[in-house]
Amino acid sequence: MKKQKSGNKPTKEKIFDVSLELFSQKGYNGVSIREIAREVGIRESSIYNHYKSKEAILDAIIDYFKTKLNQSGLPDEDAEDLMEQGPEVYFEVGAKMYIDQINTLEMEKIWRLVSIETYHNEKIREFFKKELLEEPITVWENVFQIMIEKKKIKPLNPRTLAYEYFSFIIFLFFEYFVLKYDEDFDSFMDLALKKLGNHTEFLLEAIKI
Amino acid sequence: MKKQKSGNKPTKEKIFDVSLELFSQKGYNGVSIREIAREVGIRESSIYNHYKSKEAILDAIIDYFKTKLNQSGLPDEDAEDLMEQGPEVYFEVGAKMYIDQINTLEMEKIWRLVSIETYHNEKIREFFKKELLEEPITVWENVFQIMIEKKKIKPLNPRTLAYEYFSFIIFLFFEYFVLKYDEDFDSFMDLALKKLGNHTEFLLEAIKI
DNA sequence: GTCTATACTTCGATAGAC
DNA sequence: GTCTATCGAAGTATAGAC
Repeated sequence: MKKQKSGNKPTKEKIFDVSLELFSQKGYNGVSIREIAREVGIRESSIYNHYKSKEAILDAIIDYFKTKLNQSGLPDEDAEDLMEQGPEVYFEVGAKMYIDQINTLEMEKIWRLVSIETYHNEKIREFFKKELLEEPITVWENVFQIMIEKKKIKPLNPRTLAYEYFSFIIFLFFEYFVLKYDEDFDSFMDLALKKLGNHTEFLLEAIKI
Repeated sequence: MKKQKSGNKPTKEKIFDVSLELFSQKGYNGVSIREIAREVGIRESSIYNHYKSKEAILDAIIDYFKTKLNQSGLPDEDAEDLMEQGPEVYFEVGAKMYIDQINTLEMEKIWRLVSIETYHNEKIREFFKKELLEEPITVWENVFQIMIEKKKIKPLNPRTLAYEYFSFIIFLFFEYFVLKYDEDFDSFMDLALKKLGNHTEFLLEAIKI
């Protein structure tokens, strides 16, 4: 569990870390192999002993991100229990889950990379579409569907409700990672949490029975 | 009023048009001076007789966009009249205004350019923040404030309502211009209008007295 | 206002010595 | 596994003839 110092890490891992850091700051095209090598402390030719190409580094980062995401989430039985306790409880826990996923230094970098390179890189774009938009929308649609069946909320269109809830999350993403990337992360999170709280409160008031 | 053919336009205008087209497809960094020149039908050195640099072309595009935006909008008296007729009417007209602004071939290119280059270019980012986010949020906040004073809607927090309404618009922007840029514009607009309709309907139901 | 020609820089990637 | 050296391609931009 000890925090490894940068000096102890294998070179391949250093390349990964440095690339993630630089890509998330300047975008993929904004970073050169030479810059990565300089930051790692080796020559650019040595990079190719660890990764076949610059794109292979990006692929490794995306794969890592995918794996991380698939490990997260709430077990179905727990979700069922939470819904039984009513929408307020579920949303409180749901919000906390998202925030815990986002609110780490490592994840912040990778969220930003995805946000800023979504258009320029097809792999990242497909990943965003499927894993960060369509999949969550479907999940939330199911959640609202179940809540309706349990008569916990009004019988509105569950897909509309999913968009009502989740599009705001995407908006907050976009607002921070693309528009306000130069602001302080903690103070943004405070404001974002407040906005998310207002949003959830408004939604709950609108759908409660 | 006649539609000028490309061949009749001054070279400077051709450079502008071609650059806008290419930038909106590939992003600023994804397009070279050589490519612009090739598409216009001149040598790259000739570009510099019309624009000082590649960046100057982008600046001209942004300026044009700003001017266009400042020309749009609804006069205050008309807005006041509409609000008097209730939120349903106002939103129907408001939605139509947005769509008329977006739904042109020329505007589509420039919306997309702004969408995809917001992170990579500071001028575009500042423009997006101020003109496409903060300014509209403030406008909508005022609209909701007035509606509350007129007792047309529930006395909720007007800024929260502004975010509830407008963040969805930004989301639709992001969804189309960044995530689904390779899809057909018209069929997307159909779907987007349906989503916007659902959203507006949900919001109106939640705030009506 | 357009052309040819070219300067200068930076890029990703490779060969081969150690 | 790292180094030096170098390649070829592509980028922005300029000089000067026409």
